[in-house]
Amino acid sequence: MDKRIMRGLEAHGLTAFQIRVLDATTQIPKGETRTYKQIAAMVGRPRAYRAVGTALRLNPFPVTIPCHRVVRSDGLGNYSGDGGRRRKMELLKMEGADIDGLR
DNA sequence: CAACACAAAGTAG
DNA sequence: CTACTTTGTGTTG
Repeated sequence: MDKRIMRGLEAHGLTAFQIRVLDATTQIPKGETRTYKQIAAMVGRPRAYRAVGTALRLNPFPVTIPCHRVVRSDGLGNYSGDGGRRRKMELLKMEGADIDGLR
């Protein structure tokens, strides 16, 4: 994991859960997408996918952390960064992610 | 205490 | 089958 990011997270006074979620998000390989549920399971709270969304919303580094790679199970989730969902879709498309059935 | 960047199951059409 | 509603869950403000 990237230590610089870790330091930044701590500086923002994030909770342990948040740290785990954001860290997991950082480890998502380029061109891959992950569902909120997957992230939740990854951090040890398989039923906290909702909380994962809340955590990502407070994401201090919209660029550093590829939060746009976290999508909803049904389709494309929401995005707090600039450009909103549209921007998110563009980013994923640009990375070559599989946005086949995404809407 | 109320809200949320979700999910799955249930109801209605 | 598709669309809308309800219920569960964990964290944040």
